[in-house]
Amino acid sequence: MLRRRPGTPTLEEVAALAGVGRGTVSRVINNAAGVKDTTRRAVQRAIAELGYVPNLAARTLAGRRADAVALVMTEPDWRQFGEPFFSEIVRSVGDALTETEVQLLLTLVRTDAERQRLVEYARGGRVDGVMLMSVHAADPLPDMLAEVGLPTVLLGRRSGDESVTYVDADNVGGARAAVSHLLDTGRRAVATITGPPDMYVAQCRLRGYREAMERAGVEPRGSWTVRGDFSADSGHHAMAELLERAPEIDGVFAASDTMAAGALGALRAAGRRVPDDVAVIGFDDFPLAQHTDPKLTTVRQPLEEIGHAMVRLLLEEMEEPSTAWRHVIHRTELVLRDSA
Amino acid sequence: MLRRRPGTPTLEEVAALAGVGRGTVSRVINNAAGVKDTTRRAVQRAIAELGYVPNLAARTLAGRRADAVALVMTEPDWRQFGEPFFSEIVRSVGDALTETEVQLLLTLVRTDAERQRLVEYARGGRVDGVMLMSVHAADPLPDMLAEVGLPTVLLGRRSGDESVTYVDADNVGGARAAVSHLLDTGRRAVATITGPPDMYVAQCRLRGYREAMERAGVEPRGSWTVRGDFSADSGHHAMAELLERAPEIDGVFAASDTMAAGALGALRAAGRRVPDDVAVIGFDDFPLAQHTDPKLTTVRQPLEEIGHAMVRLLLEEMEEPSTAWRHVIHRTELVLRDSA
DNA sequence: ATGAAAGCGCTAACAG
DNA sequence: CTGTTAGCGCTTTCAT
Repeated sequence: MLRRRPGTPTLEEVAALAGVGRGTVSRVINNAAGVKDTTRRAVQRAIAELGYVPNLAARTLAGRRADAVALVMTEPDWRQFGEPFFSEIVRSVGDALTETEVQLLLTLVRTDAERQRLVEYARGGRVDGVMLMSVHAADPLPDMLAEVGLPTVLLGRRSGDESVTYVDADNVGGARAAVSHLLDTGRRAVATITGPPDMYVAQCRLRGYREAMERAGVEPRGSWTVRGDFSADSGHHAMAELLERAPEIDGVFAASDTMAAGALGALRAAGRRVPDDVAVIGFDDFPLAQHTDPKLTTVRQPLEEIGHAMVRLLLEEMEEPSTAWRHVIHRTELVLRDSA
Repeated sequence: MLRRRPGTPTLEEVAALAGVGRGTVSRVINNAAGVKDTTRRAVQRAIAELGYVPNLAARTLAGRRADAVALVMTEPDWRQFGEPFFSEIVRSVGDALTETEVQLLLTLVRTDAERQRLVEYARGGRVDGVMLMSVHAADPLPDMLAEVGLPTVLLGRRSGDESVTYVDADNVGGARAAVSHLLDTGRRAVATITGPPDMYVAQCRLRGYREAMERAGVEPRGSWTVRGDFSADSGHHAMAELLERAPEIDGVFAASDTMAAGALGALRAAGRRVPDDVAVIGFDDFPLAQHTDPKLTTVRQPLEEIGHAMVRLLLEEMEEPSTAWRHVIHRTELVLRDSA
């Protein structure tokens, strides 16, 4: 509740102690130019002496900036949270923001009530923008945020004509390339483990699989397509199912690295030799590098790049970024055209 | 930046539209008693019509409450983030808060700069309290927070005489019980895979192991103690090392479930029969239930309880919880005495 | 029951 | 360069 603990000094007290006006103190703590060096020093001494820390709520109210961003995980079943994909993304966004004054806030959205709470939190001005990961096709959250004018960036699209700014990989092309690789190295009966059908990314990777098969003139059997949910466990189960229902397969394309790892485990547990009996390739395995139009908002894997791309896009959506945001490091951006 | 988007209505505009004073609107949105029903209705209509959402910064500034809490992960090497332990804790805290208006904010603290940023964020009044998980012995963060009067709760202690409020399990007793169980079922050469030596929880579990061995009159060899870091990978490696350095072992106590799982994998990969050749038990496997003094701040596993316990303790540390906090569900509290 | 008024602590525009 | 002056939008007495 922060019941003004006696001993939480205000800017005014600092000003008094330093013998200057409030404006000057404000300039000093914001590193604004145009303060005599001796004055600045005096103020800094007063700040140190009092142990002054700015009240962020007041600053936000007066300055219309939160110097914070939310990274939202909207995973209803929550299983994916522990998956490497998420930790990589979180780490990557954290890296992009680590040297700045911008505080990264991870939030969970599992229910409608939590969705509502987040919207109010964001609309309430406590963050300068929102990044969302793992968005399912029907999720209204991105629109709720974007409609009220909040800078919003998605990791992955909800559909082919996503209205909200997003960062995405070349899912169709990547999947096609991965499957083609399998076919080119002599595999014929290539199966696929898909992601959740309500996620556009899963649809795209499935399409890439089908296109590659078609181009190679191979008619995939229905039993060669098994559904997963991007988790390692689901990859394991899917592989077990494939082994049972389609023992003829000699290659597998998993729509995510994580599922590929799970599939490998199942294969080994079943005593199959990998890759001699069955070759496995996961989406993220495959290099998608291809520099093109830098204005496009799709990026290449690896995941490390994604955080930077999201932060950069967020920054571009902001009308008047604070100085904290200006410190965001603009690392090399590896951007490529999406073939979808 | 929230450059006051034209169309972000304020409480004042709501009041004008409803034909009432600002105070009344404030009372309505805060569900305060003492507002005539017709008035309340009129205000609610105005709110809906304008799509009004309170400015949280202003509310925080005026009301000295943030209605938000931070759950901090201070893991320098970040490997543990993906571990099930963390997702369980996060889920558990999220559950404790899901039906409330309190927003849960997960934050990462990996470097000193990030530590500093978090302290300023918290001191700045943006959260009502802070929960920390995975705190290493030398981490000054809890003190930095507690010293400025912020409600702070730790998950696990930094030492035997932790000064900050904490929630913890009976680590010594649990480890002792687990190891005794192994010894009671005929195992003699029981090894242990420890956690990071700079974490008190790891020291306690190691002590429990030693005490159980001593009580059983078994002198553990030096090679029977291998160091892990609580991750599944480290459990795997540790087990592999044990197999090589101490092939005589017939039981293993891992200081965490996660490491136990890793150890099992290594055992199977080595073709050892489990549990016939080697039995494995992880800390969290073992039931520690034991109701005693409800004033103590230590709780029993399972993890689901931990979030509730942390939130409850945080609430107790707050001088004047807001109504949002009052909605926190007080679930049954399973509390037990710590034997350490 | 409800309106009016006084801040909460800070930023920013405006005078000097 | 620096002090002063307005607010930012809300909660909270204090009257009425």
